[in-house]
Amino acid sequence: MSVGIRDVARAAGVSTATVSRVLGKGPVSEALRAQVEAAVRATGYRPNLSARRLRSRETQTIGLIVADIRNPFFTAVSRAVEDAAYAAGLRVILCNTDEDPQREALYLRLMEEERVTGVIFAPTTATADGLRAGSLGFPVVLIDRTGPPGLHDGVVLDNVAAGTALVDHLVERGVSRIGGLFGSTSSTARERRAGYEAAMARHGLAPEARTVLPNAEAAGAEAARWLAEPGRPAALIVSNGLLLMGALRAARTLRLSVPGDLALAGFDNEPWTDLVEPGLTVVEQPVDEIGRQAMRLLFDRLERPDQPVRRVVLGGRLVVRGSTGRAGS
Amino acid sequence: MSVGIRDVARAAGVSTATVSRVLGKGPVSEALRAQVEAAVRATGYRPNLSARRLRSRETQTIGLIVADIRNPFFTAVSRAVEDAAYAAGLRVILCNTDEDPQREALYLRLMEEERVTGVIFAPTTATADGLRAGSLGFPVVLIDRTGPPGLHDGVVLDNVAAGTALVDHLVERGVSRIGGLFGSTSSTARERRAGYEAAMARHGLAPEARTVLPNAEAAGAEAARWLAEPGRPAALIVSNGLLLMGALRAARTLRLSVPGDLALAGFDNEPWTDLVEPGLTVVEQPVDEIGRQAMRLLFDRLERPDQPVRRVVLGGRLVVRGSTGRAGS
DNA sequence: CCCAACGTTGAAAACGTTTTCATAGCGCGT
DNA sequence: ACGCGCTATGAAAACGTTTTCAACGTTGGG
Repeated sequence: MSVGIRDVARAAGVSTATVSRVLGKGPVSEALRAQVEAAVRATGYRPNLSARRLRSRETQTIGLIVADIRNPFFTAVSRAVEDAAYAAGLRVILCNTDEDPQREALYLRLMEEERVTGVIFAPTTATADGLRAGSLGFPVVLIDRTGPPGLHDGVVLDNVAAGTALVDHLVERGVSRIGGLFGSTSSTARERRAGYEAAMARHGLAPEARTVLPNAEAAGAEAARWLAEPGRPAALIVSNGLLLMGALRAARTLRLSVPGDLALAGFDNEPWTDLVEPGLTVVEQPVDEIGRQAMRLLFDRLERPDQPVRRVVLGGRLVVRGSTGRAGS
Repeated sequence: MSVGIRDVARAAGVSTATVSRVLGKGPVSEALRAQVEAAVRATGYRPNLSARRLRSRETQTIGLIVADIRNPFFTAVSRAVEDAAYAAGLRVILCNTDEDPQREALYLRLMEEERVTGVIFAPTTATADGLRAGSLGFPVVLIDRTGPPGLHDGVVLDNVAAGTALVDHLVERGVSRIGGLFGSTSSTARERRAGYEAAMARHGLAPEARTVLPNAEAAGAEAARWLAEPGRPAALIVSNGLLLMGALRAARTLRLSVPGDLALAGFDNEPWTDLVEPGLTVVEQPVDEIGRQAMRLLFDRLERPDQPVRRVVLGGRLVVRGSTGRAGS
């Protein structure tokens, strides 16, 4: 039916080996190369990537496994990863786990069957902890979250510092009853919480942290409950963009004025955070850089498999807006 | 090195054909099936999908080609498509074109080489017009945008009606100087504009439409220019969520009060549109349904390749919020 | 002038599966 | 008891490439 490399070879009057060498890289005389290229154009030949992959044992494919592409943080990182991948001639298979360890396992198995070159993965703590070093047939680069130290390359935000920075900023603004709302499934949320608690302790304040499933609805519900309690906090630090949105919704529903009744700060400098009134104070993550660095770690690992494990820690940028009060206060 | 089907066959004391039949679906006695399944577990066998695809000539893979995954509309549709695809045992290859016809061509060629089962595609008008019926080796389902009628299956919003609805709503609120800001590369923007212009004409109003490259920056710049002109419109209809964000930014920069100085309405009921003050009036697109319907059209087409071309037109939902004024005015 | 070395080419093997085809075994109707 | 049809199974071909290996012609050194 469709035209194969044999047809091209016949049309060019050469062997399939020569056609293959023209398409890939191999020693071919200029004359033959021209003939073959003409034949390729004439026949409209399209190489069959499945066959190529089978024979060459190089799939030129990476897996990208995230919690939910609709989380703007992952959206942005994905885009950066895909750009870098396609630029390097790699295909990307995207998987959404919804923070479900079972789906994580399922997709990891799928990646093995695909014989992918490598995987970029944002795991829940549940599977990150169980992830053994060489047990999968490909290198894994962790993003946003980490597993046990020393096992896998990874690129993360300096979450402890970021959590601390938000507390320091709020304290500087004169707030002291600062609550923390964190996701329950990721190492990242844990680290941000650690930073929050350390900073609170350093300031001699009592930390009060709660954890929720990492989605806007759960965060909104918990925040609404919390803020209706008598001893409600005067400020809330929220561990990611999704949860922050939920918390803001809760504040709106309860008709709490921000920052008057409640100061609000969180993570992820998403486009909408400076369109709401007041703008939200957040720690911005360098999303493009995270994606690029993840790909770089993966390439390095593929080049030198026995290189020591590396972890890239990137700094966040505190973006101060109205939701944490006026500078003069 | 890695364990193949021959190893499993040897371990189970059967032929590779039998193993293959156990893994796929074929007639195998219960006894042998159990033996093979045990051998699979014992050896930790993972089928090689490249080999499977080559031999079976079924790639179980679809392409999803959109402008930019960071556009929340495409994010949501992608997620729906991926869910449906994985549920059906299909892999998804995601591509971002940035509305660039050259990259669209590049990725379509890639899809041919991948021998994909089908493609779901949001094309620019430039390539949509050049897209011939059977010229690619796989069926194409268009989403969000359409090409020449009768060539490809597709699922779109009723864009003309939606554009009309926004005009009618604004007129009902007593606004008459209504401008339209539309993207320049998609059939969708053109249709929304057509609906806008038809409705304006019906109301005896003079339409004033401008087009921009479909990204927030370009829209913001054009809106800022426009709104600084002497005869600036009293309302703006904006053709998608990205552009709407740009327009809102421009209004904020110029310190125009919404809806007092400027009423604002657009498309895509993104989460942030009801968090800004005032909330934005938008036509909501049924994003999940669009993704699901696209997959359904694709499946149907694969089952019956000669079925007549179908176009699914979904209705939008007008979500009225403060940005278009108060009901009582 | 001969032989070694080199670079280009083609024939054929290999990649790991699925699928075809032939066969063995079995139950059943006559 | 015979043959017919049906099912389960295995041997081997096939999928479309890349890669190995051997052979070829050419060049350059001795």
